[in-house]
Amino acid sequence: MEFKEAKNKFIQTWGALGSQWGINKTMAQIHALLIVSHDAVSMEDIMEELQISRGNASMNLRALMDWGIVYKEYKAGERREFFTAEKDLDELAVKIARERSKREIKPALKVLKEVSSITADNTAAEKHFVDQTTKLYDFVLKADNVLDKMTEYKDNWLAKLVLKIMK
Amino acid sequence: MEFKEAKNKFIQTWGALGSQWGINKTMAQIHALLIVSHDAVSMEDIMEELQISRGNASMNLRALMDWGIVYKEYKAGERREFFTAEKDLDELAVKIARERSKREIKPALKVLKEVSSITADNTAAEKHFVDQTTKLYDFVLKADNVLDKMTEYKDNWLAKLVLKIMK
DNA sequence: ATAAACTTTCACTTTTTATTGAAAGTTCGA
DNA sequence: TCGAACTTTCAATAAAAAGTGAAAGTTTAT
Repeated sequence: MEFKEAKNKFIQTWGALGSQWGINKTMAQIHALLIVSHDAVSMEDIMEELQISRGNASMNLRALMDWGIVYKEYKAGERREFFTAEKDLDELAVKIARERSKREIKPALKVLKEVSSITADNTAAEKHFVDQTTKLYDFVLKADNVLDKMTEYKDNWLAKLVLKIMK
Repeated sequence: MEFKEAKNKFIQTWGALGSQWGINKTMAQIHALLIVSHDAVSMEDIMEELQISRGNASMNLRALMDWGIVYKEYKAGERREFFTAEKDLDELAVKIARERSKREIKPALKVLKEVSSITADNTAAEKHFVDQTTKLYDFVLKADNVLDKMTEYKDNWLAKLVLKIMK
């Protein structure tokens, strides 16, 4: 396999993986392209390489920047904007975890707290509901806290975690 | 808020959360319904409660059973099949992790290994590609191993992890 | 202040994914 | 072995999500 083929395969695979985790394919592909690109890439080049429209490129680059994992870069003497991805994988994981926590987990926790706080009459069904949602709340809260801690470790949290968890 | 309202809110929220993580809404909703149901639920009841068709219910129940997080149950003297969800949250997390690893992470690892194995000529671009994909391979492999370890802990892995990671 | 060079927005179109429902399949009791 | 009671399948349809492209907006150099 030569370079171009490998690069393309990587981009396609990353795009498909993204879809399966609720990230739109193009967004994941742009990210993949930037991750493996040595130099910052212009919007033109992204459009060309991924065969997508200007609007699509623009919107997904904006989204990636909102996630804090892609940056704009300006080159001296160039009018155009260039883009680079966060290439440190620990940092990348931390940022993704932080965003997913903020956007999805925190709101879900809020709802879990609400619904687990109803006062159950003494039917088995209602008791069970309160019991399960309370357990779920505790569980998700704990998991979310682990993500938070990750942020503190920052560099090499995964390596440290591996050491700890493997005993 | 009373029971029915809370239950519905929980189901809707769980469905929305599922979507964001690449799980189809109905599948997540059925799962939510079963998780908070004290007794096993018939397909009729699921269709009724979630306002979905028989085919949809059947297919998503099958998918949930394939994930190993929903079980069929037979009641004496009843022709119909009833369904229950895995209610132990540690067990649930372990099964979901195991399936996602098998279905998504392992195949991605395979591709990462392939593409990182090309022999780079000595342009900066090719060197960078090999370097980044190799790092990504190592990173994903480590993360996947952590998921594997989770399976061993089984009960209370999260609580144990919290203790360890919090120092 | 202008215009060229570039980016963003958004109504519309396309693609993808999910859902329906009726026909086919299965299982069980008599 | 039959048929009632139930489940599964899958082609057709609907809904949701993503993508396009041209007009509007922005920035910068002069």
